[in-house]
Amino acid sequence: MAVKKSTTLKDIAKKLGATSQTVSMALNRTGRLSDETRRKVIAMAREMNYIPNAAARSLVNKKSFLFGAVMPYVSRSFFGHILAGIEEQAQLKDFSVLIGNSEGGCAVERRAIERIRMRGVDGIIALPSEDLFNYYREINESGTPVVQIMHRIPNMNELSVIVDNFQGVREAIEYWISRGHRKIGLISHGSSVETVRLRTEGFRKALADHGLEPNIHVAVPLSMEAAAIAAEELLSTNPEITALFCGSDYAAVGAVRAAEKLGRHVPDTLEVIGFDDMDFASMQCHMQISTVAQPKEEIGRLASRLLVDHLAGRKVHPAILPPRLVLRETTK
Amino acid sequence: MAVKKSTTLKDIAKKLGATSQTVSMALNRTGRLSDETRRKVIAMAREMNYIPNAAARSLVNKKSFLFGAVMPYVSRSFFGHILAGIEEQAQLKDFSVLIGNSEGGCAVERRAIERIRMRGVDGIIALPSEDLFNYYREINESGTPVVQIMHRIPNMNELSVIVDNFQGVREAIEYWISRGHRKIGLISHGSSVETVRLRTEGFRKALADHGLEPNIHVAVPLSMEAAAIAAEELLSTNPEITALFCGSDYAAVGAVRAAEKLGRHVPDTLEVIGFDDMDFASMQCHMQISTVAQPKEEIGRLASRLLVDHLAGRKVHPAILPPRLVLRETTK
DNA sequence: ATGAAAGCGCTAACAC
DNA sequence: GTGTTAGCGCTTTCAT
Repeated sequence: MAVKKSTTLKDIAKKLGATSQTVSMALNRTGRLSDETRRKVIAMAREMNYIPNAAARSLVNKKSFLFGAVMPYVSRSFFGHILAGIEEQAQLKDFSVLIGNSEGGCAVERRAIERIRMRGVDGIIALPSEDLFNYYREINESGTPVVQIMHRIPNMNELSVIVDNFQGVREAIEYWISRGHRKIGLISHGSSVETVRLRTEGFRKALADHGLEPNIHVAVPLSMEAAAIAAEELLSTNPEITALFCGSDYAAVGAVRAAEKLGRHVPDTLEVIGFDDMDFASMQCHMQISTVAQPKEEIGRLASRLLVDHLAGRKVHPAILPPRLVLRETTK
Repeated sequence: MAVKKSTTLKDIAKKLGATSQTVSMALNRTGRLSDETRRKVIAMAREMNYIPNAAARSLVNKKSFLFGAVMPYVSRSFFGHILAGIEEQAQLKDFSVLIGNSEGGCAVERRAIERIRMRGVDGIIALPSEDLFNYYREINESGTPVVQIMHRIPNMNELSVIVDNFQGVREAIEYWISRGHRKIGLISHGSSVETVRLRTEGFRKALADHGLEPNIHVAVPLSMEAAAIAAEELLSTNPEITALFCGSDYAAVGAVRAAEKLGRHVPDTLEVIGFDDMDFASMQCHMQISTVAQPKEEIGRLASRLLVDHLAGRKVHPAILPPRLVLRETTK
């Protein structure tokens, strides 16, 4: 517990018979210093294990080099990938990332944001819940830019990275239609979230464009179990369905389980495509899940870069990333 | 971009015709203030949307209320769960968590740590790579406590949370032996990491205690593919094996795939148990993986609590968490 | 019960 | 080129 005081600019200056300002300039390569002084300072700094004090620095600079990342379920690999992408790019530009797990409702999310704001972060990257749209707008208004991922907060700013859900579903459906499928079902999730809604819409639209009617069954919660029940019902009532699109990979696993239970063999008599490309989609013992993959790492990377660019005064535009249809073992 | 200056103590004080010190005391419930003043201050503070400046505070307090969390593969749900546990508990005690992804070797890890140290964190929770043990010791020595998770850095401190790998494997093996299995194989991972080594040792010991000999095949990398190859070889050479223990769930999935390829039906003619309880172990279409589950969230929670307690001057002890044998569908 | 003074570690502006 | 002065927002100590 020997709390050694860490070395400060002053400590270095004293050793060198200079002032802390000189040392600061030398280390930051700012101002006009003699090369020799600079060299000596740098040498001494590393000898003394100097670590700049970010708090002091951000106090005077009004810039913290901190990002806040607010998202639910850090524990799910999906968000973990996004977080990894955020950190990767932030760190390249000398930013650090503060996490705020918003799992557990918007009260939790709000407190996470408040904690993050106390730190004087230069920007916030968030997967915002709709209840807090106005709060995020206030934050953005007050000068802390808010980057939205996955879905956009209307009328706020240009800082957003979303995936084209509509297009993702469409591609999957087109694939099936082109291969002769005519009876295509959907297991979706009941949710007011734009993301999920767009998947359902993309589904209807793609079918409608080909004069086909959708069989839809909405499973309320985002879980394998709920999806399995929904799929069992849907397939029992509509045994003519030959392809089943699922609003998430969780649902896809549930659907496959339900199908097998009903004696339908995947992919021979029923094909299944999920959404997201969760880690478990490809880590299956028997049947790797075909899915519409979201570019998770890239979402995070872009979100960070958008923020960095914006802070640097560069003009940025909302990013819409294309998902990618990944055909594995639940499709023929 | 209207960067509104955020309100400071002084701003509040001015409105109230008081000084910033009074306001500070009122808000922190420190010192002796009249109830009325306090009430007025608090009311004004919330009216003006006052958010304390953590940088300024930490500068004078020499305490940042920040933890750093250094771990590889934030993207893997395994570490995501741990991170979620860390954040959950940290946040309860008003700490925020800075992430440092150490994925990509010890140079990356070192830089992550340096960035974290600049922030003047009150403590670091790390899954340390062995190459950096000495560096971590220095940090700990210099007054920033280092909490180790998953494996311990020898001769450093009492701050560690590890899982009893040895016991976890043992339990699985005992289970099999008690059910009559006599030919039990192991697919492990080649690694100098203590964690992995202990699993192998636990395996040998458990078998030796019953006078049995292990069939071991070490797959170098931690991946499903490598494990599948190793399993195929092991099962071809030793078809008498009836149970196969795997050093990770990745390996378990690979093993099941290999077994089926060889015409062995799991769990009827071959049982498989993995390690970790990764999310995908229970998100299988056909065969949920039996596994030795690590209490991931709890690892994170305990790590945070250990750090909080230590910082509060309380005496703490290393924690060794028991894993839990979870029997699912790859065992009978 | 409240104000005044001082300083945390750093940098920006201006002297010299 | 380098030192001086000043201040970021906050808390602590000491007067009053």
